[in-house]
Amino acid sequence: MDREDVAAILAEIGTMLELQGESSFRVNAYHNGARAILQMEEDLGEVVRQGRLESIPGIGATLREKITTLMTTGKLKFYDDLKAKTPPGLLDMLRIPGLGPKKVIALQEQLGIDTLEKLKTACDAGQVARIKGFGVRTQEKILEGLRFIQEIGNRVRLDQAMAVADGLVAGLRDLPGVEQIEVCGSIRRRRETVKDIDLLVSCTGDAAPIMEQFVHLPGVIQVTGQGETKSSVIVQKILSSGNKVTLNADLRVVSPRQFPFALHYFTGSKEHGIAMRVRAQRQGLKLNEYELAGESQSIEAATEADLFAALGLAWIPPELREDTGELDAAEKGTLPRLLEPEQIQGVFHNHTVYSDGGNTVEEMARAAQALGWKYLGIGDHSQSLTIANGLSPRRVRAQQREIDALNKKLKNFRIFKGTECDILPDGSLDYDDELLATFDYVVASVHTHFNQSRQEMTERIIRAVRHPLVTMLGHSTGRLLLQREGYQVDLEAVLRAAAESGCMIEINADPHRLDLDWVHCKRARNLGVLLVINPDAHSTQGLRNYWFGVSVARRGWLEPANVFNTRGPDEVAAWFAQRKAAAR
DNA sequence: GCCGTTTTCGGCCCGACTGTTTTCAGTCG
Repeated sequence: MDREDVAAILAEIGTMLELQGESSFRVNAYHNGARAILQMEEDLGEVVRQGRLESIPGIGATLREKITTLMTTGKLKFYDDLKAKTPPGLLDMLRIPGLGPKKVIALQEQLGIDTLEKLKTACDAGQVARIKGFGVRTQEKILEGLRFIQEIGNRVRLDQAMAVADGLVAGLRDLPGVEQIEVCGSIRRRRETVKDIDLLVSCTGDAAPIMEQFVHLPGVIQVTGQGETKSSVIVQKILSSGNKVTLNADLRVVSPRQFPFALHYFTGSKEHGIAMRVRAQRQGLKLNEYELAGESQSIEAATEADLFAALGLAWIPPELREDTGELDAAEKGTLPRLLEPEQIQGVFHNHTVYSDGGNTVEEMARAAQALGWKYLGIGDHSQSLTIANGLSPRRVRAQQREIDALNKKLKNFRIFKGTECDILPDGSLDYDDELLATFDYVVASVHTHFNQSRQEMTERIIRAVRHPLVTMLGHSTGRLLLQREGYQVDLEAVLRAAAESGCMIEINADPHRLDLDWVHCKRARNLGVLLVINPDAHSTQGLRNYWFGVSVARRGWLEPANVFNTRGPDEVAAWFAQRKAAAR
């Protein structure tokens, strides 16, 4: 049982207690506990062994007992009992917009509804409208909600949501009266996946024309609300990739004076917002989306930074606003100096036409130069991955000769010779050491035998991470965002092994992958593991995905020194040379 | 269930919107 499992169980307990009609404070305590476990920076097993659980804010005596039981026995009777008496369909019903615990309980008690199917049948038959507190309109909304969670209610990848949001912003920016416009919410915080788009506009005059324009923007397929200061729509867009994306989008309009407060409020996260309001309250102030005010006076703020300053805090970058210690750091002046996109000087895990990429080495190099980078690493697939046209030793030598020639030709730019070498099922590598030593660096990745047990996979990857000629571990979990793919691996153990052996860990910047999420970035940083952002590009366009890796790194509190790609070409070359020398 | 610079008991963030109601509970972010 690992942190994710424990957190999931605590959260589920909270939700099930909610469905028992428990006090919201007790319910919240479980959800807070789950969050605390998920976001703690230490190894959960270690903390449990040392009996330090209760030192974690949000974990008290009761949760300490339950977590300890889960970690040591893998079971929890309290949870099993609760699960046994909660029909799983009730949890599904909570996902319907507009249905909360109270209404779900009423539906179950009065109509015996405990599945989505029964709910639909009852709505169609008009039974739901007759329950006290419900009505025809509620029944319609439930039917709408049922369709919504089937078709739309899923989270969308950040890059896709940003493409939709950009389109909406473009349609509003130049309207008369619009002073400032900003995309808030989880997009501004650069969460990996997004549930809806929050747009904020400040305007001087009448907001009605802006609202009118918003609900008629191209791509809007349904208007779910239109008021004076807030409107909601469902928007659909076909992306250049051919994927269809459907999302909720909210627009809120405030006055310029309210804008900094609204910007902070609508950026969230919810937990960060609560922490900020609690802080304001302790200082005798009240914080909401319109103002920060005391008994008699309202505090002026021209920017978000002014708002933070009024509460004795340094400005907190949106990526850090998760209530995981950022307020404390902002008060003490110890916020990290976050990695900036311009600090990236090159990336290492990229494919060319030699294996399964779409561009030549030279095209990739010139595209990297155009991005302002000083170097590019080529890491094509190794020989056993025939499906991706992996390189035989003979073709490796041919590619290396081509790179040598290009390096003579290109000015102020360097191509590093690498490989994405397969980690074979037993943890050995796909080329012999003699050939591996001819590369500047080696990215080691798993591409086969995903069905190994968690323990087998962990041992397999750790063996590769310990290999002295392996420079960095490629996509460490194979995880694909929003899909249940990926192999089972004890990532904590892998990070510890990497810390010992000095192997770097890749932050895969392909937005549909997320191997190393922000929590694991923090863990890696604390263990002293050097991280490297790699777009895993298969074309010149793919190189541009590095921004996503930067976002993950920023959310993981990484500073330039934690990220290998911030080093210059000479430093990178020296690092590689030193590692290879040590391997001999 | 957690927590303490008013508290070891009695609090626990804040406001808007919706639909169902004649004053508010439930839900959401």
